[in-house]
Amino acid sequence: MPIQTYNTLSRRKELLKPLEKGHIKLYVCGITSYDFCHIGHARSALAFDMIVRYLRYRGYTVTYIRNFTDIDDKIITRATEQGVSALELAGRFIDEFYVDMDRLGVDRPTLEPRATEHIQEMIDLISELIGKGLAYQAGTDVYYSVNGFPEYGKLSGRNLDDMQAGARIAINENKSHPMDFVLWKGSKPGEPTWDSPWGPGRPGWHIECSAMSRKYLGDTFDIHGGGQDLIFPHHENEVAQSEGASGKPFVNTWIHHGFVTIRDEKMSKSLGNFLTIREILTQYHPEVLRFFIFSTHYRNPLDFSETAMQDAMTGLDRLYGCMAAIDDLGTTGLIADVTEIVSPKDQDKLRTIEERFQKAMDDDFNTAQAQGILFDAVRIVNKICQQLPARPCHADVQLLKETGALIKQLAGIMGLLQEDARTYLARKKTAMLLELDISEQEILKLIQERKDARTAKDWARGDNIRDQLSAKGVELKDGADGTTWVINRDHR
RNA sequence: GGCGGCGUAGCCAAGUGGUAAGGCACUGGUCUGCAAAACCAUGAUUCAGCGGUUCAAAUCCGCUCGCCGCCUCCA
Repeated sequence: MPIQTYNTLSRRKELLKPLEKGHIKLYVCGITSYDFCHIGHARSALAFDMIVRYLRYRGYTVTYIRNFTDIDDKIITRATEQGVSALELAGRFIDEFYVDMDRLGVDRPTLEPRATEHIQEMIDLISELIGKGLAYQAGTDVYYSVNGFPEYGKLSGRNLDDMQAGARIAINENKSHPMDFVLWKGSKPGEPTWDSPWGPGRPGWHIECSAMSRKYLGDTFDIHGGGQDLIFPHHENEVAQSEGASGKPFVNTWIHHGFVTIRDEKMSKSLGNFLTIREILTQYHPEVLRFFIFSTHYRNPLDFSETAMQDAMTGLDRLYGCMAAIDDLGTTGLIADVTEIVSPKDQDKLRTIEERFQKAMDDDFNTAQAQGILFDAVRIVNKICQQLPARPCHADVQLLKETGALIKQLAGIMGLLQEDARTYLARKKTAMLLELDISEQEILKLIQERKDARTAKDWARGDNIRDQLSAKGVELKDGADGTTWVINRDHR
């Protein structure tokens, strides 16, 4: 079964055909590091983390490059405000980025080049463009000449005439065409600066990705990704730069993910309606955020809300609960005969989990559908666990253990179920206990008192204790092995 | 104004020609002294609206309405 991906360039799904057999070369635009990352950045990192994991699971070698923009107007402005150098500020927030990524369990890309470490490559590329008549110097700046690249607009589906009609950009006297964009900026006093054939200055934003992707992946590579807001102008300009210089196709497949919204409005720095990754992680387990993000297709908008996060948490708890139930199954004292209780239909469902999961993921990484398949399996596993007799037969337990391992492996592509189930549930309990005004000792003491009361068949006293605990958010569960307790999250 | 996307049960969300996955919530049942968890059952004759194509459409085409994004830095 081939993998299909939606290509922004062609506006449809296409079969993924690597240029080099079995090897995918992927470049993703990373962050401009001048502040803490918000959930939108998390979605980007997680979406491509999932894509890379899936491609590797499907047997591809993936070379994954994700850059850092560590020189830019916003960085300079913020650094000036804080009285530090631009490089210092950028370095600091790259470190903070790694803190967030590590907590989210995002795998490191193959290489993470920084713009400031590739100034020479950019200068070379700009010189090449000037040599081909696609760029010109104006004052201390160098601009790309969009009129020299007839295909300008092909990625974003625009044309120069339409854009000029609706242009919101101020006319720049230096430019020979309003849509020309800067490749090299002459630096103002006090700004970071590098020497160049055009005088001291710094690179424009778009040129870094053309230069770095070319250096590490070549003139043409398989996939280039980023947020939908990068399609224009950033990626459009990259196409113009790279294809203008090399004369070859730049990228085969463009993958763009949708935004995270709040109350259906784009979450962004400029709107000020963003939540940082670390703010979310003080409240939720990293996998809850992953579960939430993968509950919809990567190209759709995703509306953040407390309700949605609560739902995601409940869903993740259900997955972990199922894993814990499987882990709890003993492997000794089993009956050897083959009186399986699992119906042929359920057996078939369980046997086709991986096949169905792959089919969903092969279709443009449909994680929402893939999650549905995992839950399908969870329901069947829970059903079997419940029907299992005290001394289950070997074949049934074997099937459950294998299914558990498979669910765990597949969920792992989305970075879910990576923790030991019992650890997850126990840690969750501890964390939530801190929010309650009752200690574990007190709970255990009350449970013992209730047990004594129930032994004496003093149901009123027993119920009273349960209600008392319930009022504090602690729900009791009477099981065969005694009473356990969980924290009712609706309590807070 | 140009370009693009979306509108599926109370909420979230798959499904892009063959008769509506899954999650959350709700309700009834099994279990339990009562509960919780889990399981079972139940919910859209219907996919924003109106037309059209087809043996067959949520799925294709046209129009209308509503929402969102990009066109300026932005994941």
